[in-house]
Amino acid sequence: MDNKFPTPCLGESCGECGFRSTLFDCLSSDQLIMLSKGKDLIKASKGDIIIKQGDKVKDFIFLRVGLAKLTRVSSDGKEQLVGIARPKDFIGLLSLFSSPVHQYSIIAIEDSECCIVEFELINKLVLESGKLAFSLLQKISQVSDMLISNKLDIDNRQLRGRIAFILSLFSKDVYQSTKFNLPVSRKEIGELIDMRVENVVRILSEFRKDKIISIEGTTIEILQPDKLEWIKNHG
Amino acid sequence: MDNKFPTPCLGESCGECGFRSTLFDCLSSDQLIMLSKGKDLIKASKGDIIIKQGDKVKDFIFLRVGLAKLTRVSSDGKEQLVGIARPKDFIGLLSLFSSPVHQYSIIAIEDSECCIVEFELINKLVLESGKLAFSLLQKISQVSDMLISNKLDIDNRQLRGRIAFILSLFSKDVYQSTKFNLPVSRKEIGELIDMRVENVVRILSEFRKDKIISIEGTTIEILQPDKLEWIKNHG
DNA sequence: AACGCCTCTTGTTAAATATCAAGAATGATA
DNA sequence: TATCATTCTTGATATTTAACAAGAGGCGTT
Repeated sequence: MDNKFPTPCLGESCGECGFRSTLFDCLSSDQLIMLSKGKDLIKASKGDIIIKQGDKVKDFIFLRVGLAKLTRVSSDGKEQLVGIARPKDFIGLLSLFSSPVHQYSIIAIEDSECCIVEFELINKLVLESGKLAFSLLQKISQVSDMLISNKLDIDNRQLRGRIAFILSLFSKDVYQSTKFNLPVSRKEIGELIDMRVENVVRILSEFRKDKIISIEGTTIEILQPDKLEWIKNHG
Repeated sequence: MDNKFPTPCLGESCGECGFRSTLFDCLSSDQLIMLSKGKDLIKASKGDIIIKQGDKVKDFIFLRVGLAKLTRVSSDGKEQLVGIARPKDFIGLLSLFSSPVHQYSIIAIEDSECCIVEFELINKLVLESGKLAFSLLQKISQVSDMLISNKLDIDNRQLRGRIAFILSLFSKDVYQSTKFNLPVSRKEIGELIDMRVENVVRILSEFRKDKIISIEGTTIEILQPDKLEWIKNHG
């Protein structure tokens, strides 16, 4: 389940694509046709590796549907979860311009669909259109700002606060619901917020005992969002 | 010493500026003249605030000479040191496109010189020149990649490893010398690598006792770079 | 010089977190 | 179904780090 690769599927025209990023709104119809021809649509099942750290950067990848995790192997060989990518996120955006190879792996944690555009084509469009370049600058800045800011925020919380942070992230940012299926394992949560599995488990049970959340299998429901929010900010 | 503002000083033409970033190499001579007219050169003394978190983003700032620190006030009010900016770094680059206000403060930690260009002008040049946009995309990506990667690296080290990391950073990346003046206080080191002042002090003394470094006032000399490197990677 | 305000330093103690161990639950596979 | 591997869970213990306290040294101000 961990090294299957996504399978390509039929594409459609970008011109009338409802999922298309506002990023491309500035393109002319000619340019949109180029985009349509140059892109591929792929489906990735839960667990599929979409991009592998170390792969040559040759594509521009846009998550249409689903959920994916950004991971990397740190200098000392440990696996780290860097962030979660949501629909409409440009994943792999960070390495796109800074490095010839991807700095992170991107792995689907829910069944997902991605649009893939050759980097050369994007590159060409950027050189043609200052507006597109400008939008891209904004997107990239936002993504990295978010990653850095999350990291910094997590750093000055202790364990309870971090767990609250991550629960709040899934509830508010990802699923917009107080009840959701945790798409990641305890181990992965640990990697994401820098703590051991055992402590992830322990604190989740603690929250359950305190009736802040309920846990049924992989389903989590947040019973006391206010309390969770308080812990996130002060715990 | 903490809230003086930098004083402007005489500019010169960007066309023949030896400090000019390769970023602008692609500009036409007309565009370079625009740049010359639109830019300001400022000098910032040690301690001067160059940019304040929350200020409106209206300038593009390039560090010609000196050294500066990026800091921010976290959501819970604590001061955090996010990174160190070196000459040729574009500081404030991260907030430039992602937010109307600066997300970080930038404070000179050595006497510095910066070039300041109005954002509007850069904006205009980006829209005109795809090449400039492309270079900017690369720069931004590199800066954020570096910040994120440093953060992640620091996270899976313990205290000795973090101190080794920061000493190595100053020695190799900033000063290219085994002997240098620490430009930041123990407290600031603590903020940068997430530890208490007391532990910064303690571990520095420990390294001194183990003859890995020597400390004389603010001057630090790395006596056993290999050992320090080992601690950085395994400690 | 005398004062207050920092940063720096060391020792001691408390709290947070990781490690280790061992069993339960789960899920994939033959 | 039986088996193996993995994740999950809990308890006990060790280690790491933070917090507290108290003094030393430096620097600017009056």
